[in-house]
Amino acid sequence: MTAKKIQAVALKHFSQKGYDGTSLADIAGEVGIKKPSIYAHFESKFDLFAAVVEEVSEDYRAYRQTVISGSSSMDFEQHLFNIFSSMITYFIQDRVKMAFWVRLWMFPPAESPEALLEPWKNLNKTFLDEVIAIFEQGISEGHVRQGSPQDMAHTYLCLLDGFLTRVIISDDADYSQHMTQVWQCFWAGAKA
Amino acid sequence: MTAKKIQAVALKHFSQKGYDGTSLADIAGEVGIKKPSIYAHFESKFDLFAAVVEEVSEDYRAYRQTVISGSSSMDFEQHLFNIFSSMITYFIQDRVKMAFWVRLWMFPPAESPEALLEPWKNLNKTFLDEVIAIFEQGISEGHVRQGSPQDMAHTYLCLLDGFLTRVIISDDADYSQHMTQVWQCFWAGAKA
DNA sequence: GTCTATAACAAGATAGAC
DNA sequence: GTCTATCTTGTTATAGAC
Repeated sequence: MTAKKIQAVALKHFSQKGYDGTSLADIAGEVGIKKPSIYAHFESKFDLFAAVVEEVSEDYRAYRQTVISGSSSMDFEQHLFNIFSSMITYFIQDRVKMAFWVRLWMFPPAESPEALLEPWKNLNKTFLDEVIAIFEQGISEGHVRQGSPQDMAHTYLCLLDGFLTRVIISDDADYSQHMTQVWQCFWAGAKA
Repeated sequence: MTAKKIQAVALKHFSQKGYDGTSLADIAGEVGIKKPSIYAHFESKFDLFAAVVEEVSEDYRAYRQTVISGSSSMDFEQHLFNIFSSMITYFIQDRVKMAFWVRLWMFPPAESPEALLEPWKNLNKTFLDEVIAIFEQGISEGHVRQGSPQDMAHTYLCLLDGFLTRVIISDDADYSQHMTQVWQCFWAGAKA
C-alpha cells in the first residue's frame, strides 16, 4: 500500500528535519512518486503528519501497556527496572521513532491544534500516574524508603527522559551500556 | 542599537517556532521595521541565527564557569548541588533561552555547518569532563561511594537534562520546587 | 539605516488528462 | 492513482530611492 510507504518515509523526514524543515517533494522523491500523488492519500501535509503521529502514538501506547502489565508479577525492583530498561530499549532500537517522539513532545509544530496534542499529553500524563502508583505500592510494601511517591516518580522520569536526551545528542552507538549503571545509582537511593 | 533588538526578537521566535518555522517577516514585524531592513544588520537569515547562537552560547559559558569556580570552596555535596540547582535556575528563569538552547542541542537546523555546531558540542563535552573530575575528587576524598566517576557523572547529567526536559514539557509555573526532592533522591544513592 | 519595489524561488495545493 | 501543468502564497534576498 502506497499510503503506508508515504507514512514511513514521512516519519523519517519529520524525525530528522522537523515538520517545517520537511517538504512534500522530499518525501515524494524518496517514495518514488511525484509530489501531487501524495494528495491521493492524504488531504494535506498536516494530515500526513497527523497520521504519522497517530501511528507512532498507538505503537508506543501498546508497547508501554505490554511492558507495564507484563512485568507486574516480577519482584518489585525488577518491575521498576524492567519498565525503565524496556522504555529505553524501545527507543534505542529505533532512533528515527525516538527522535520523532521526543521532537513532537518537546517542540510540536507551531499552531498544532489541540486535537493533535491533547491525546499525546494524556498518554504521557498516564505514564506519570502509573509510575506514581507503583511507587505508592512499593512504599506501602516496604520495598522503597519512606517518602513522597510523587517525588520518586518524578526523579524516575527525570532519569528516563534524561537518558533519552543524552542518547539523542550522543554519537555513541552503544549507549545502552550506561543504563545499568544509571539504574544502580538511582536504586541505591530509592530502596528501603 | 537595532541589531541587538533584532537579535533579541529573533531569539524569541527561533526559540518558540524553530529555525525553519520562523520567517524574517515575523521578526521584522515585532521589531517595528520592515523585512529588508534586517539585511542592513545581518547578511542572511542564517547569519542572524548564528549571531543568536553565539550570544546564547557565550552567556551560558560565562555563567557556567562562574558557577563552577564560585562554588568550588563549598562543602562537597553543596558544591555538586549548587551546580545542579544553579544550572536549573539559570534556565528556568528564562524559558525562552532554555527552549532555544535545548532545541539547538537536540534538533539543530538541518544542514547546519560544523563551524556552528562544533563549539557548541565542545561546550557540553567540557561540562561532562568537569563533572567527572568533581566525582573523581569526591570518591578519592571519601565523600562519594566507590564506583565509576564516569557513570556517576552520567547519572548526574541524566538527572539534570531530564529535569530540564520535564520543565519544557510541563505547564507548571513553579517547577523548581521539585528540584530539592530530585536531588535528595540522587544524593542518597551517591554519598559514601 | 530604512523604505518600496521586485526579483527569484520554493512550497503547499488543485485541475484535469490518462 | 499517478502524472504534467499550473495556481497561489510565502519566503529569502537584492536594487535603488530617500
